[in-house]
Formats: sequence, structure tokens, C-alpha cells
Amino acid sequence: MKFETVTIKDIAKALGLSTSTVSRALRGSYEISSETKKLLLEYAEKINYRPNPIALSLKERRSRSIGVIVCEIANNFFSQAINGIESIAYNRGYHVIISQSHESFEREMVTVQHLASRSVDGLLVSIASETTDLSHFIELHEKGLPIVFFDRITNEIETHKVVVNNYKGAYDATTHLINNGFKKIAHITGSPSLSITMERLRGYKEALEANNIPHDEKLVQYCHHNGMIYDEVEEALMKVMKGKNKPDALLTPGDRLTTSCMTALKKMGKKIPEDIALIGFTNTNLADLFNPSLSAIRQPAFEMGQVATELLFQIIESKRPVTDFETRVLETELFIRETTK
Amino acid sequence: MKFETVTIKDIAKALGLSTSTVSRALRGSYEISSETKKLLLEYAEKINYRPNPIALSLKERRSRSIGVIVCEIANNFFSQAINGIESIAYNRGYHVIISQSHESFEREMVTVQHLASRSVDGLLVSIASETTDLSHFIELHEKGLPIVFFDRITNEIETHKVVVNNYKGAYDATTHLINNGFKKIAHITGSPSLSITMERLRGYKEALEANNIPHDEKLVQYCHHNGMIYDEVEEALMKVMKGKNKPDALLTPGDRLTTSCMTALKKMGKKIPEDIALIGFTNTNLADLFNPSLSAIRQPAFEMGQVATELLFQIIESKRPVTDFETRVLETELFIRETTK
DNA sequence: TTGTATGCGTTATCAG
DNA sequence: CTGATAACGCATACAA
Repeated sequence: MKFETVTIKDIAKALGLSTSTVSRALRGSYEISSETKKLLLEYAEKINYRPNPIALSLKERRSRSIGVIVCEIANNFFSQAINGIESIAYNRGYHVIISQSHESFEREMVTVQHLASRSVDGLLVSIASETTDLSHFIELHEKGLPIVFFDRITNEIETHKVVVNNYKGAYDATTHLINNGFKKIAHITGSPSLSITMERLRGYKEALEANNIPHDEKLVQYCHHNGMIYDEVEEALMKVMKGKNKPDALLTPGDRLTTSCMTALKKMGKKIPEDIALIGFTNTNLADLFNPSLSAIRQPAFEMGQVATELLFQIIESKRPVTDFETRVLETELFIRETTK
Repeated sequence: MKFETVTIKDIAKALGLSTSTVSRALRGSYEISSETKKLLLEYAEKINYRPNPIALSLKERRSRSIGVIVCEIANNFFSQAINGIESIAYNRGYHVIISQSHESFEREMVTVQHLASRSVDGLLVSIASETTDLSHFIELHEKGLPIVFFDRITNEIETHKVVVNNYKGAYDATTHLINNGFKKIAHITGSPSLSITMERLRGYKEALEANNIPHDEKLVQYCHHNGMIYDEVEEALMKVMKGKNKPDALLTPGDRLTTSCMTALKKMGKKIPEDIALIGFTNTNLADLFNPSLSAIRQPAFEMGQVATELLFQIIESKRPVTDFETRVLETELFIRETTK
């Protein structure tokens, strides 16, 4: 016996009562004589009794904890989102279990299974970029596990979703660059398998179109590791910079991608924004220091975590199966720093 | 019944065997007829049987998971450390449960209790800056829960510890500044309640002393929130900059503190390193972009996570109580960028 | 109002 | 080689 923890049995024995009486007193159910109740509660307090959550989980098939799975916590967008998640969950007495997929499909699958078998009451998921097969989620979702997708979502599963308006963010950013005299705007972006990547691409393209700027495919480069692997970003940037149609501005989505691009530019001896302008989607507070560009697109990460968690509790707490799911769209903010070329 | 998960009972019923037989076959214990064993394993595979970890935890009083508690994951030092932790833990088939204290004593206490009651097999802890009373750790440690402290440690508990050589890091950084002609070096640092803060202070002071530079108390400012609250850092910096003895260089430990200082300096219109030099302890890859200073002190965060986890497993896996604890000290690296004033 | 018995999923002990 | 039973800590239907 590793830990001699106090159990309901110990209390029962010590006070000459049955375990059921103790149990009832402790959780205030049934009316039991307020006398023994008081006695019990005092004793429990005295010997510092704590119910065993594992036993509870086994019995009740729930754990009062929710699982979160993101690609990386070393990404300010996600760590801020997690803080938003915690802010809601802890208020409700829930614990938050954080896991990373590191963009790996395999890892995501294993982790999700593990969380589910640990009886998490719900799951907050931002899909790994490697993932195309969603059956591990579908299976659990069909079994009734509440899932809310945030940021990186899928259309293959009917549930609540929370996203940033990536389309509008990219559209606004691109338009802003155009309005300030930039015409050759490159787009170094993330994995094309991600919903957010395609939304951003759409915004970028439509902004060009609206301004009668022809779209040059070669100015768009995908980084399958979303900026986590620096060399990939550098190579993508190099391709664009060494092309015929040399860009005068850069649109980069995501925290890591943006900062990797900045590092690469610096390494190439390019000054921002003198040599090339840059607008990034980033929540890194460091961004203020970079003077990276005209501006930056700020994503409401904390709020996204909060909203996703509230929606998750909506499912968890509803007695009957939820059928009317919604997709909440949060707006980005364009932080304007300089406005001239 | 929320989830219809397959249990050992289902298998037993389906195959007309007893649960004990099934259990034995599944875990390969005892010699049971290789015929029924094969049958069983195949069937289990077919219906995708997964043992219920909660039931196992209840029975075995262990969970094959370890808990990590840090102040913030939105801090590159810690998120990198966590990646190091995971890299070791997952190889051993252990899961990692990440929690944040947000520097709050209360939160740390609650979380630690929760992890313990969830039967984590061990704890990796970096102490919250608010914490002075360690009884929540002491109690668990005495009950036999393996604990390893990393980065922010305590002398009140005898166990394995892993730290960065903060003394030498600060000494080297300060010496480097002095060697490059800086003499009025301010030290904006973290909470004085932290072991790391005091070690760094010692290194800073001794480097000054070794170079016959008098130590001006007013050049040292403590930020009790370790850079998480920007205004506090700005105020500290302001105090130093507006003092009589205006510094020509800055030594800032920690990821958040360093970057907050840089933001504040920028806001004050100060250029780094032209107006003021800066050496920070930082693992932010962004640091490369800042050109923050002559150099930077890099902490081996990933490695620290790995070492701490290995030490933890050393305790977890030893059958008899461990008595010879060690404190592992990892060296920082001084990344030199510019060498002239 | 309180006690007894049962079960959550699994393994260990003991009998057969 | 296999099966019945108890136990891990708790909650609850049922009985008293």
C-alpha cells in the first residue's frame, strides 16, 4: 500500500457507522440526522478526508476533467488559448488535461484514445496538420463524447466549432498592404491540409482580385510543419525571394511561421519593413518589438479558448443529445503601426 | 451508460470463459493453454479491446502517468522543458499531465493535491514564486510520492533536483558586459523568493566585485511576477533608468522578463544596444531577431526536462526507498553576438 | 434515518 | 489449466 490515504471506510469504522451513511453525509444527499451529519463532517475535516477521484471516475464514468489537444504548447496562440480554457473550466470545478500532438497523426490518435479511456468528460481539439483521417474522433463522437473543435476544425464532424475569421483576417491584411502601395505580396503559409490555411489563402486571393492584381502561384509557399521546422520556412522564403517576381511584402499566418520568417529574413540581411514589408498573424507579445511591418493581425486566442470551453460545457451539461450545433466565428484585429511605404 | 466500451467481461461472456482466464491471457501471465490464449487474443484484437486505465489505477494505485507543474506554459523555457519531459516519458509508456500554477500558491496546492489523488506515479515540479510554505510537497514526499524539482527548487526537501547553473550564467554574462566596456550594469530580476533569482544575483554581484566595480543596490530591481505582468517590469525599469546612476547595460534573467524589458525599452525610445546593452537569459528563438545586446544566455531547457524525468524514473522504478539524492547542475551557454561597445 | 448488498473493470488469491 | 471470489473506493437501490 503506497499511500495510506483516508477512505470512507476508515471514517465509518472510526465512528461506528456504515460506509453508506458516511457517503451520504459527505455528499449531503438524503436527509440524515443533522447530528450524525455534523459529527461526520467534522471528523472528515479533521482527518483531512479527500474523496478518491479515481474511484469516482470508475463509478460514475466521468472525471470532472476535460482534455485539450493542440499541436504545440510552445506556440503563443495555443498557450493563450489554453489559459482561456482553464479560466472557464476551473470556475466550474473541472480540471484541464493538456496534450500535444506535435502535428503527428499517430500521436494525436494515441493521445485522444488515452484521454477518452481516462473518462474525460469532453475534448477540445485543434487538429494536427498531418491528420486527414478523422475516424478516431468520429468514433468517439458517435459514442457520445462531447467534442468541440477550435481553430483547426473539420467539416466531417457535426459539433460545435470555434474559429477565427481567417478569411477576413487575410483579406484585411492583404488589402492593407495593397492600400499602402505594395503589389507583389507573397504568402508563406502553413500546411494545405489545414482548414485555416485554405481560409487564409482565400482571403489573400480575393483581396488581390478585388484590387485587380493578378495572382502569381509562385508567390504562395506552403510549410507543412507550420513554422516549427525553421529550415522549411527558410527554404520556402528563399524560393519566393529568388523567383522572378520578387515580392515587396509578405503575408504570414501563425505565430511560429511569422517569427521563423522574420528570423530567415534577418539571416538574409533583409530589413523589415525597409526591404520587405511583413504582416503576420501573431499573438506573440514580442511582435511589438520587431517592428515587423506595417501592422499585424492579432488573433483572439484567449477568447477562443473561453468560447470553445463554454460550448463544450453546453454539450456536457445538456441532458439530451445536442443537435443544433453552431460554428462560432471570432474576428481578428488589424493592429496598424505604420501606414506608408 | 455513456460509453459502451468493451470490457474483459464481454470477452468472457462471448467466449464462454471466466474473466480471470481472459485477464490472464491478455496479460500473458501464468501458462494457460496456448490454444485458448490465441483465441482470446484474436478476439480481443478483433473487437478492439482496451483495458480501462481507471480500473487499473484504482486497483494498482498507480497510473503510468507523471504530473508536471510549472508556473506558465506560455514561457518558452517551460514549454521546451515539457517537450524534454515528454520525450523521455513517452518512450517509457508514461503519460504526462501538464498543469500551471500561474505563480499562485493556492493554485499550486490544489493542483498538486489533485494530481496526487489521481495517482500520478511521480511529480516534476518547478515551484511557484508565491510559494514559501512547502508543506503540501513535504507531506506527499513523506508519503512516498516521488518528486523531482527542476529549475525552481527548494532546500527544504531531500530529493533529486535539477538546476541550471544560474550563478555561473549570471557571472559570465556580467563579466562579458564588463569586458566589453560596460560598467553600470542594472539587474532587473524576478521574485526574490525564488532560488534561481538569488543565485543569479550572487553571480552578478561576484562578477562586479571581481572587477572592482562597486555594487549599487538601486541598480537591482525585483519583479515579483517574473515578467508576466508587463507593467511591473516597466516600472522597475523606469526606476533604474531615472535613477542617478543611469545604467549602460542590463542583465535580465528569464524569458518573459527579458522580452518585457525589451518592450519597455522600445516604448521608452531606447535602442538596443546603442543606448543600452542587454543580456538576457532566454530560450525564445525570437531572441535572435531582437539583436538585444551583445549576447544572450541560453538555458538548456529541453535537456533539463529530460534529466529531471530520468531522475524521476530512477525513483519510481527503484524498489527500495531512494536515499542518495543528487542535485544535477546544467550549464548555460553564452551566445556571443557583438563584442564591442 | 441507517445499514446491506451490489457494481464500476481489473487482477490476485485460492480452489478445483 | 481454469474458475469463483474478493478487493481497490465510492455511490446507490433496496431493505430494515
